[in-house]
Amino acid sequence: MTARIPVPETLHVLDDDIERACHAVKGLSHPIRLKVLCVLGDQEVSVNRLAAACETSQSNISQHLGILRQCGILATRKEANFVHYRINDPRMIQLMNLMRDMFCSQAH
Amino acid sequence: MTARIPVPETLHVLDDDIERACHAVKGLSHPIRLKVLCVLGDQEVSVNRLAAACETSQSNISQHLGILRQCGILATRKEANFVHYRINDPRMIQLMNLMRDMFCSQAH
DNA sequence: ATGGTATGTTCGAATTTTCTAATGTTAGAA
DNA sequence: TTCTAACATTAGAAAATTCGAACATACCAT
Repeated sequence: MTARIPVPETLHVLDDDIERACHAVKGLSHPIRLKVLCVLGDQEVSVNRLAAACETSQSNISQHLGILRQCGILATRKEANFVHYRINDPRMIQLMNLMRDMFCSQAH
Repeated sequence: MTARIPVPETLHVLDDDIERACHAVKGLSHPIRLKVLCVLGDQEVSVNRLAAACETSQSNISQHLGILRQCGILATRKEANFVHYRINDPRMIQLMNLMRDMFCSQAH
């Protein structure tokens, strides 16, 4: 029996909010996608350069960029036949900075 | 040919750091695990209460807690035959607060 | 038009993640 | 001891993710 155990009344979090947050977090949960965000920072970078920075193929980076777009994490700008990617929300950059603080060994 | 495209020299991020960060992010990338962190906040909560809060089985919550432990995100304290879980690193609480700001519809 | 470069998409196999059900373990209570 | 509550672990099927390969599209230059 696991019944009648009171739920902690710390903070009410709606399951819809959890789902949206989780969708975004899943967007970050792959080494290549995490590296894309690190490489981007507050800059705009083309697909080719991102592929080079992540040492993967064009097709592969394009699929990962598609996921990050679909999560609303990245925005794009087209220029000639280049596509430049950037981080959409400044708070996402804050979040990456916090993660850099938590997980990066050396001061950058 | 994808060769000779310069890597953006924004910030050097070591692949080891990426891997460790990714390991932690993967820890967060499930609705139940995300909810656990929300419910915990800066408090200590037992397994039973977490299972109730997340509306899932004891076995299931235990597996998710195992993952969060293995990622170094949660710490435990044993008291009698209860196990109390808490968030290990205050920066992880910061990170959750930032995510609350980003993804939660209402002010909490 | 033709060709080449930059990017996106689709497909299927391999891998990883997740869940349920069953079983272990530990500690207190009777 | 025996029972029970709290928690952990294992196993296997189902679902989701990932990657390379092939193909499609868009745009510029010649």
